[in-house]
Amino acid sequence: MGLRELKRERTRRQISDKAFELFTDHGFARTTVEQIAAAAEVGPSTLYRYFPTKETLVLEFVEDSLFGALDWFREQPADLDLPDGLQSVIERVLDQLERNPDRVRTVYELAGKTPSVSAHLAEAIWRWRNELTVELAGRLAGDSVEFTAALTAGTTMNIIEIVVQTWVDNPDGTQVKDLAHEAMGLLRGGGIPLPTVQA
Amino acid sequence: MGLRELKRERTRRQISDKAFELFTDHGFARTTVEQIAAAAEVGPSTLYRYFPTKETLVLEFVEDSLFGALDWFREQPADLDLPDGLQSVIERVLDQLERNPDRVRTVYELAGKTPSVSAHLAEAIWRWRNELTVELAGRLAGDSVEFTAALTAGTTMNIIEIVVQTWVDNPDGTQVKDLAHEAMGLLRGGGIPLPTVQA
DNA sequence: TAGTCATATGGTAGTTACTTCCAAATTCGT
DNA sequence: ACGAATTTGGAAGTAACTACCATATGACTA
Repeated sequence: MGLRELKRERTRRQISDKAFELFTDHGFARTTVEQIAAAAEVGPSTLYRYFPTKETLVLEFVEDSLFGALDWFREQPADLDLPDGLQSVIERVLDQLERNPDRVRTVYELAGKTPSVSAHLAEAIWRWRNELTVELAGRLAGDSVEFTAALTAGTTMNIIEIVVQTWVDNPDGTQVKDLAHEAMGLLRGGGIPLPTVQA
Repeated sequence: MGLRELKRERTRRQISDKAFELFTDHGFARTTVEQIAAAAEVGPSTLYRYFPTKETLVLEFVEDSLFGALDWFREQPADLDLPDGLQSVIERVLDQLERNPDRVRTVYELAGKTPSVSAHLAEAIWRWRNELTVELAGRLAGDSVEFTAALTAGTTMNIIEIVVQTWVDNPDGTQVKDLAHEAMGLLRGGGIPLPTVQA
């Protein structure tokens, strides 16, 4: 690896780290891009070259976790068992997110307080689900392929969101794997159980 | 109704109409808020009082359709049959959207081209699904209430999105009701069918 | 009808995210 | 060490949004 790439990765990480520092300390809105650039010791112009929007600073980590797993799924053989594959996708996303629990928590806090952050987070999730739908549609056969693909992709994303949400709300991390396991049972067991009216 | 409210509704509609006109003619990014204000014959200051962000101009109609149906659902009796209720929610959203097919199409076009629009659209959908989850959780009993509520709300929203997407892609509107009917069968029939691997 | 009160309007000034462009600096291949 | 390619930082500009205030307009009362 050349010195060029090394420096690039270093500046990128430096910017990202300083941004999270400032965001957690002073909030998203109260931190200006120029402050982040100054803290990372780069010009604002350089910062924008690495992160086109302020929200990217917050969400790149989550996006990488999601789309990394999606890329893996796309490379799997065409006759892959879909429940197995989707279970692996979920596990890969969760594993990746677990590498940085603090960042995940911070992302959720910022999203809860700042509309533009939650908007971009929702958009990333939406885009991910759509791409998974396309990939699934190419692997399905039978009637209403588009339909089944979209619903399956939606359910997969729902499971991820629920597990992560529960994980974030629960500082005690032991139940996460259990919940994920229970959720994956749904993918394998045939679908969502009928809602039961309150007794 | 006083003259005040009348004028308020009139200016609001005037602003919204002119905004859609300019957006469809010249695109979202190429239209400035000042241009919209000038076209609607109000000051920029007034425009911002009615629509806090530029994206609101595009999405208010969709948001009203979604949350109107949600408000209706919240007012239903506690022992309401949930599949029935959710079916009605879906139907109400679709009926409301069908009152303005051109706007729905325009919203989708703008969302496809402009990231900030799709971001805010995704956020509105996300917020709607979360509120439906809370409402459902209060009406459910049994194990893993939160879990079932979130998955059911997600599936409900997925169905709406799929039907609307298909409707937008299909200028011929006859299949919409069929698709909606088929989708609602899923809510009643017990869940999502297992994906079938391609033959 | 006149007076006053509450509310709606429009303009001004300012902040900040983001874009475009260019000159200087740094790294790479020869 | 020299020239080519790439990265950087700064300067100038656009436009969304905010805060604030003076003015105008509809609503209510004597």
